[in-house]
Amino acid sequence: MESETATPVKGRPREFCVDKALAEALHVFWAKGYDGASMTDLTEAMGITKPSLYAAFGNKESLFHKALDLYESEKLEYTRAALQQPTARRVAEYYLRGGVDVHAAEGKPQGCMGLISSLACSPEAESIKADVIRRRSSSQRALVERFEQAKREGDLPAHIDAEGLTSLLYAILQGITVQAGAGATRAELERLVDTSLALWPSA
Amino acid sequence: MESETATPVKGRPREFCVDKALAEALHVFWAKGYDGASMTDLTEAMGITKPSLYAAFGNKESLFHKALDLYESEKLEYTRAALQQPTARRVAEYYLRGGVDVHAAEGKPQGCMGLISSLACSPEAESIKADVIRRRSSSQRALVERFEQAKREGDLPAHIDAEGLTSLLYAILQGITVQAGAGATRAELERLVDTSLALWPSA
DNA sequence: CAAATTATATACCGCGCGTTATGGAAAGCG
DNA sequence: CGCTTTCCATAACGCGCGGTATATAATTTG
Repeated sequence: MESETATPVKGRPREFCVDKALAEALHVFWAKGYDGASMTDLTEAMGITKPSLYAAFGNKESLFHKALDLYESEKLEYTRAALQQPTARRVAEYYLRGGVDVHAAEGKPQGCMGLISSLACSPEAESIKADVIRRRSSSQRALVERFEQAKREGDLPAHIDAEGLTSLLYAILQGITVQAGAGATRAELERLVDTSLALWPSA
Repeated sequence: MESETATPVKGRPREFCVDKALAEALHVFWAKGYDGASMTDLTEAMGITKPSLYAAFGNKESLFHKALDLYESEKLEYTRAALQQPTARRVAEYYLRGGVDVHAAEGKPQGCMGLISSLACSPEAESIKADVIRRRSSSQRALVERFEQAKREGDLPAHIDAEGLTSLLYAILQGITVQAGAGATRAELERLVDTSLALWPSA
């Protein structure tokens, strides 16, 4: 993307790496949610002062959207790979195990950044909630189509409701992130996944 | 509990009904979560002033715990009835349909009060989170025992992991409340429940 | 070297938060 | 009636919030 690593611009060069700072901001938002992350939390974690943050990222809200972009491209990349699994069961397994990997990883915040930031949101954070919901529903639509394809290909029984199954899979994923945030161990979440897959419809 | 409805005490009598005020406070906490509900939100909805609130309920945190008591006794009463259903499938169905009834009811806040208040909680609300988690795990334990009883009674296959199944049922419930809070319609949630029950293991 | 430009550092702004001090109003008790 | 007790109403407290004005440091351009 960036064609030149040097600084061909005039003026004093900035003393921090924007990408590194954004990664730190993501970590804070992920751990505390949009409302829970204060500007002081963010600037301290990013190692910069408030004016630098505002100059580089606009304001708190636009910083969050950029952090959410990074979160989706890095942490939720596995959902794209999931859709290309050969069978519906494999798709579901990829989704669930990937969800556990991302949201119950050691050394990382426990739970889902989007869920945390969108559930209990203050009035001024309604646009945050709307953004998260919009992203979620767009990825849900892709999963519905994948399951309808599976029905045509015969690896999902014809009597199964693809939309209902998608909502169910997302519900399980959301439950996984909720329970991860509540302190569930990885082993407990894996039992949850195993049980889910044991009930998965076979063709 | 209260043996006398009259006011046998000295001093100026209070001019509001404590139970009514608590019910209003519950509504606010349910809609906005613990952190999102400000004292001004609460006092305005309860129709009392801040000193009255502090005299009657202590502080914001103890008010929340009392509201959560009311929430559990009124809104989550169905979980007790659910455990007495004759089969594991009926228990699950009672849980899920009851969850939809409570958390996607018209004219009521959408979503689960405990989940909203415990997920993205500020540092000072850690005790709130701990309380919600404690209540949740105690009711989860009862469900595990109910499913183990079902295995002994033969209406649940022996190869099913009762703890995993309990975690799964709670995950679906949590997903239902998350999606209700995100604006899912009642019809969508009922499809989710129908699909869940279609996959439920039969003996 | 000066001029122009951009980033940094410090201090500050107005605001809403949870909480409380203060003074007066309404009751029972002598 | 005073006296005590309890509650209500107003106003204020200290604090941290998101956001910014001002001044200074570090560069490129002439």
